Amino acid sequence: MADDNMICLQLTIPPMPVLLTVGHSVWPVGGQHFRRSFPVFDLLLVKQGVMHMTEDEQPYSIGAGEMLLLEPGRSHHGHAPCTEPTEIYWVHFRHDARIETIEHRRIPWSSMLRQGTDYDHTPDEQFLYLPKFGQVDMQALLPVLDEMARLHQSLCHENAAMLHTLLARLLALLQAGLRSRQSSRSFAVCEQVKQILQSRFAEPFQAERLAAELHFDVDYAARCLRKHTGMSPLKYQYFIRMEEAKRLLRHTLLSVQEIGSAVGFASGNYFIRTFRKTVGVTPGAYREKYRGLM
DNA sequence: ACTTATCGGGCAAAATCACA
DNA sequence: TGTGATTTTGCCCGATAAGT
Repeated sequence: MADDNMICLQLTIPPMPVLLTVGHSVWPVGGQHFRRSFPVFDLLLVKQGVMHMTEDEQPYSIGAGEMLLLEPGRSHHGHAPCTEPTEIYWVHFRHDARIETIEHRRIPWSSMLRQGTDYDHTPDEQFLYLPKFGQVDMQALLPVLDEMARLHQSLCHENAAMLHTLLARLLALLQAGLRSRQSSRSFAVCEQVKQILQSRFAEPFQAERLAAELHFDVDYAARCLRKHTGMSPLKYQYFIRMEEAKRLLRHTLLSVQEIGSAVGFASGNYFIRTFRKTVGVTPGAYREKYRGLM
């Protein structure tokens, strides 16, 4: 797939990008964008027709169902008029943290992000990936775009925050489009492994049994899982166990020992040790922290 | 602390893809 | 259709983490 070399932008988050303006219009035949350079992102999405736009000498023709993300600090202009009525959406936003370009295939989807804990006061560095130019799932995007355009028309205190939320949603959808684009063989295997581990997370982990059900070699299956989640099978199973343990601690009155055995630990001590190692606090302390909060 | 099983890297064969 | 590049898949093994 030529998509592998597709250029993407990596935005460091937080902070999240901030919406400036959003619009929707239909360009008549002969319409052509003027030349300008401004310091913010300009996201163009074409619903119908074709738009011709050049950014820093690089010409693009954005057809129906395609998008182009104009970057801050570059200049752009329409290099040819529309030959048919062209319906577009544009979204201007700014981003006040680091921005880098990266090839699609170099995006490290697999690197595991650290989950925040009770002890964190600042968020870890995370990233948002956006396509520079290409096909998008317009069906998924349209409801968000229309809602944004509508709210922008009737901006009031009530929906100011919602607009920013919708921008985040829009960008997340664009990223999701990138994600699903990646060659899916290993992704499918990964999903299978996840599903099997999920289905019996409380039983002892057995690589052989996993392999037997998977009709794939364990090493290969493990590698697929790691490629997409960053975790080994055992780690992933423990991740599920700990999520379930956390849930039980928050929402039930079961004792720590009972929860330990419910999520598959024969020894309560071992459960506590493992919980502490992965979550950062002991199960009792975790429960204490959440008591009355939910 | 001690025994095992898992992890993860390296290697290569097989399969698939890209492109002329 | 051939050919070379890339991806998928299986196998092996030393280091290391799991579990008691």
